[in-house]
Amino acid sequence: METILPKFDSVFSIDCVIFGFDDGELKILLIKRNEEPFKDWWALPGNIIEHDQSIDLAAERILYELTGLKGIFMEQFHTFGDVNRHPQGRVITVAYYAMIRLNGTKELKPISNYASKAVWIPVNDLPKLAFDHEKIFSRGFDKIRNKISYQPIAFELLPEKFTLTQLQQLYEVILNKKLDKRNFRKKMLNYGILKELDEKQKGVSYRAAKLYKFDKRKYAKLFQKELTFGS
Amino acid sequence: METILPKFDSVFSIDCVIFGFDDGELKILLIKRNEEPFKDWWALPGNIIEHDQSIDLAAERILYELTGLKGIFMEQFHTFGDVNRHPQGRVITVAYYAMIRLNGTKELKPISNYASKAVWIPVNDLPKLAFDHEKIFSRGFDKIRNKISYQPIAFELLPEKFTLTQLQQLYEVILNKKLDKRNFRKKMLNYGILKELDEKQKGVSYRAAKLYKFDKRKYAKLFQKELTFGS
DNA sequence: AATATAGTGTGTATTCTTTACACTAAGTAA
DNA sequence: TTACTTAGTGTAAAGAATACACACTATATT
Repeated sequence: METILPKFDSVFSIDCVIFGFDDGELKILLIKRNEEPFKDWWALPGNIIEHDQSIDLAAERILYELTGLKGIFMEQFHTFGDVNRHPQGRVITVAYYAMIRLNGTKELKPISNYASKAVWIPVNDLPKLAFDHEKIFSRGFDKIRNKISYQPIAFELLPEKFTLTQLQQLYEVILNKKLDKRNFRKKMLNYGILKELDEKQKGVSYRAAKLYKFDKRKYAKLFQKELTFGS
Repeated sequence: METILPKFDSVFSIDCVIFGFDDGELKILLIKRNEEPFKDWWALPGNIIEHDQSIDLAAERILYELTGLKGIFMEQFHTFGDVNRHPQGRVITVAYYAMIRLNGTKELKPISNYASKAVWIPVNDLPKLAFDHEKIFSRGFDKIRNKISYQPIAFELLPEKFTLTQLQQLYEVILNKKLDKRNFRKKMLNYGILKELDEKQKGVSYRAAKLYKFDKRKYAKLFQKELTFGS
């Protein structure tokens, strides 16, 4: 009993692996599909690229439609173009990742009708995904895991003010290994891209930790220099 | 006096930045376009992706058509999708790079009719290129420059048997800086992926250098391990 | 008020990696 | 035989990464 679907040629699409960090867990945003094919399956948020939109803009638009967020750093990481990745025809998809700040329990804005809901799901507990989205996710995860080990990109995932322990926990879940507290702090502080605040954590039932902020200016300087002169 | 060209929608294409190393210079393969738009301009070799071909296969096919070479390592590095990058309509292009061995003066096989000729041109002396191909080239160059600093990929560019000095020269042109001979040798030999041969260079008017071969087995082992266990 | 609890915050020694640096050896050409 | 050109080599110093343990502080509990 197969549904008969229209066929199409040469469609470009975008799929996004959107990371968030909440409750000590790394999560990604998934949608529940409301349309065939793969109706009622979980999938990465994605959509068709409109004719008058560059792919970068299309990625931003999709993120906006699903989360209401704008101005988030997104980076393309791979393009998937197997012939049969979409049952209705040839769809080549450009995959992006983004990292966003889940300030507590972020309400997701109403989303376009091709999805019935959008939910944050821990990367360690993902359901089966539509199309080749598992492959896409896993490549995106590799990408950030790799990138974080030479560029401190993780700040995007944390609240504006964070403790060093929170930062370390984030690194630990992304890299999937324990890190040494002293060495971690030494290294992070040495980058010189953290601003120590005069504030402390609140509402904890133990000694409160100092809060830090990420210093965008210094980060930009540092990584511009690195890219310009090489090692 | 504008030529009127047909318009098209939603086309996928591939463009390749194909590196070769010859005569102490890093070169890329360019074609002279034989068709509008940009007739008689230089351009990166590229083509439309056929409907029944995955993008990776399409890239291989294009390389084959232009050089007669098969089984060359190619890697996708970025997808370019600005709205107006092609005057005839929406063309999103997936860019690949490849590195090939120019055994002396490699004759290029007859090529498809959209190009009148294909030529190796030094990267330091490139002409103006069609479309956004300068951008594509420059991103591809960044890619290998970056990659070579953590993964010894440069062997693909050298003849099967090479001297350490040749290898160093190659690194120097890619990285665009002088390297220290002793440190370079130490590092390369330490990787353990070079086989020292019992042969020496011939036909040089000075002391002949030892020849080395690249050990694919060990390379694969080394980098598999690195990728598996991380740092 | 005393105590238990849970996480914060800190230094040093060791190993490994990277950098800087200059001369002798070998082969060819005249 | 001499001059020339490139090959080939080692060591010291600085810097980066790793391994490792205990005292401090704020709160909650009794």
